[in-house]
Amino acid sequence: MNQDFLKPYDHSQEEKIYHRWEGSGFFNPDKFLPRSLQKSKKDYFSIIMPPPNANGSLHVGHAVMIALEDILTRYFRLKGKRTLWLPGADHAGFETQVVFEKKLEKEGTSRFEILNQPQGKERLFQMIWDFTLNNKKHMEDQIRRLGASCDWSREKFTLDPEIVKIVYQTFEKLYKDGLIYKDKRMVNWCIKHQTTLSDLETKYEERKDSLYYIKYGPLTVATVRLETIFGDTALAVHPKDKRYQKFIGQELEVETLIGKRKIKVIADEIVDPHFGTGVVKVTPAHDPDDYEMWKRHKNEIAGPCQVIDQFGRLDLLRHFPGNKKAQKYHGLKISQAREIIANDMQSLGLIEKIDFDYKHNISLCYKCLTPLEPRILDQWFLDLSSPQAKKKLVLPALEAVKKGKIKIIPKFQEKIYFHWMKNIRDWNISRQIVWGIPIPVWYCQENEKNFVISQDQPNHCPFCKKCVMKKEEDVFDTWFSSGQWPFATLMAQKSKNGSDFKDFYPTSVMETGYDILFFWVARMIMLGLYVTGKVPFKVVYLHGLVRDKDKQKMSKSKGNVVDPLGVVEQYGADALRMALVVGNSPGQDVIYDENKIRGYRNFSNKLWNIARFVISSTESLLDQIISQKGNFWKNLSKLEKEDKKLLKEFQGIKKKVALEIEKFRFSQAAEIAYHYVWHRFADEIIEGKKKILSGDNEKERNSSALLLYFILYQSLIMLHPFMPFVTEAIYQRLPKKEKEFLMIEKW
RNA sequence: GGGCGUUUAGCUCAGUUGGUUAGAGCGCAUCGUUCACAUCGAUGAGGUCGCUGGUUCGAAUCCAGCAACGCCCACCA
Repeated sequence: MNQDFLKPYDHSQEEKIYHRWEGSGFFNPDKFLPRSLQKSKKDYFSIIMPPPNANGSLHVGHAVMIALEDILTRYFRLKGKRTLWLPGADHAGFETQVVFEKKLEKEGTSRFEILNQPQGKERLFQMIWDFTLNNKKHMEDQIRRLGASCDWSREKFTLDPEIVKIVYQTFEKLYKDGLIYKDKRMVNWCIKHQTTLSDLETKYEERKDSLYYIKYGPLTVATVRLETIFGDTALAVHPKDKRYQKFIGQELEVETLIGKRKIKVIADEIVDPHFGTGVVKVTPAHDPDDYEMWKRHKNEIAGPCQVIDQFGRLDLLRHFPGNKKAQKYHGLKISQAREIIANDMQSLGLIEKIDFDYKHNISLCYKCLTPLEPRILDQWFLDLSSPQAKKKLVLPALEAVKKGKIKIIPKFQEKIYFHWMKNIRDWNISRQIVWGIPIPVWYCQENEKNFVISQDQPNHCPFCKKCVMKKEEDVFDTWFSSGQWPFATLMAQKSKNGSDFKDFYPTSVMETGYDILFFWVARMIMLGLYVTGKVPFKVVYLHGLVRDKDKQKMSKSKGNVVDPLGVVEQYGADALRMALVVGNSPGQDVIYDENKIRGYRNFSNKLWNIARFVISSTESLLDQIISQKGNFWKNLSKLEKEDKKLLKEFQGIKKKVALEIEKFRFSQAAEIAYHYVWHRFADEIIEGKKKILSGDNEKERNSSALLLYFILYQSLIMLHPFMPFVTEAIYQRLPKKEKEFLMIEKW
């Protein structure tokens, strides 16, 4: 027997095994099964790895992703399909910049300090670039340690020039189809991060605030946002509210904090007569509803009057120059202002009453949890609400899932997808940050309404013919580029004469967490169909999130994150993978449990010992019972009757495991294989054969030896997708084997 | 305000079209190291399958209602 078949199993050899795999080139479908040898064009399996954000280390959630995708990849490779698993990394615009800004804060500086220096923007970009590339390298090594059999030669980064080029092409196509527009609209603004955010990047939280009942002449209005009163341009009531009929259309002369003013009363359906007093103040510059209301009453009332600046401070002098009373409030932060205003109004008798325990939802920046400030800004949008947008982007994406061209697992997530898609709104795709793909637009300096779409600076301005065109400062929302990931990564494979897209698109499966169904999956479906006319993937498998023992989401701030590398070092990647796969059903969260990992570490060792025993007790007989040339298992038909039964039983198990994998029931598949190998094969079959193997009935002995060796050999194949390392380690020590690596065996 | 998910042994979870005494892992109890493995083996204790009602010869499984927990979506000041 092999000299290093020591006990117990030592998982520290995992790293070496991975190097051998990677060095062999078999992760690359071109080496594993060149296109010329592929039986039919459809005989492929492809999966694009959701590119992890290159701004930190992987967490156990990523380990779930790697485990599940590697199971699929290794299984279909063993099945002999031309198999591609394409890895990547995401620059993760806003998220990465937030991480980097935190780092700067720790170092006692800030993004704004750097931006204020000469060449600040370029410098900051370069700093984040270096930071990201460093993290990316580290991440790739982590992915390797988890055993991912992905093709590194095809790895893509969202900022690779080939990817950016494709993103630009898509942008231009959308623009030409009238689906991209730039417009002043009310958007979510984070006063800390100084950028807009999409509707998905907001978080709602219930807060207890004071609801102030303030007097506007004869009317009383209930409001939380006292500080916006300076921006009020009207009052509104419900058109059918009997109490206020006589006021509708009237212009009231009222006393305010900063003097007398006139304010008009309008009627609008949106006003709920049962809330507060049934009268609302209309503040078009600082409330989305009010903004919409103003649009409906443009002819009657004044437009947005912005009294809060981009940093969340009162900005009054612009609107009320020379008003000494306004000066007092100018420059105050919102929370401060609210208190002072309340006091002043109370002493002027302008507050009727205050409800101190008013509970309501406010929207927050999902990263820093600062209340978002709605602002009217000129932003780029992807149209998702007009009839033509419905026709070209939304409906095809709905139909694809409805008609089963894309299957979402678990099925209940389809309902959630439909609901979101049906209520989808225009998507703000521009961000005021440096870390991202620049929006490829150049403006005429004479008139900024005129612009051209171009990656490089145009030689001359086609509008005024004389200016040097000015570059758009904003970058794309990260999801605008990752939303194109499946086709972009495959189209960008220029070294392979552009055939990857033909060979591997649509991809077979998209495996990711359910938390990014809207952020990512929905957008990939829309943009994939739009650009290629085909679905980007046939199946969406949504795994659950890993939580800690108290069912808490893992996060750095809670300090409950588990570093997968530490676990891998202690128990081996195989053990971690099994622990994360078993008991993990789609869409359902998994609880991280170290005991479970220990249990599967024990299983690695069990398997190792099974192999030691089977090899040592059959080795001397193998020459007689196994043929190295031609039909490797030719003597299988000569098995004893009893053994044939056991053989059949095993084949049934293996078939079941395959079926479960193909049905994406990984947990069941792993458990069936595990249970068979330990409790049937080891505990019963091997135990039962011990006497025969040491007995003197040669026929029975040969039959038993062949059976045990066969089941061991096949069990390695069966377990390999789940526990690639230990199975390969054993395979390499088999006295007789068919292939160079277990990973390229036949299922 | 809508919608979704979960509720099965002390813990974490399986249980795919309804069918014999409801399963696994961990944990627990007792016993066992010449004989592949103590990261092990053998044996065992432990469940009114959230509650109520219904369909059925038969329900953890289907239907209705309720409850608890969790999550998502939503422009009500």
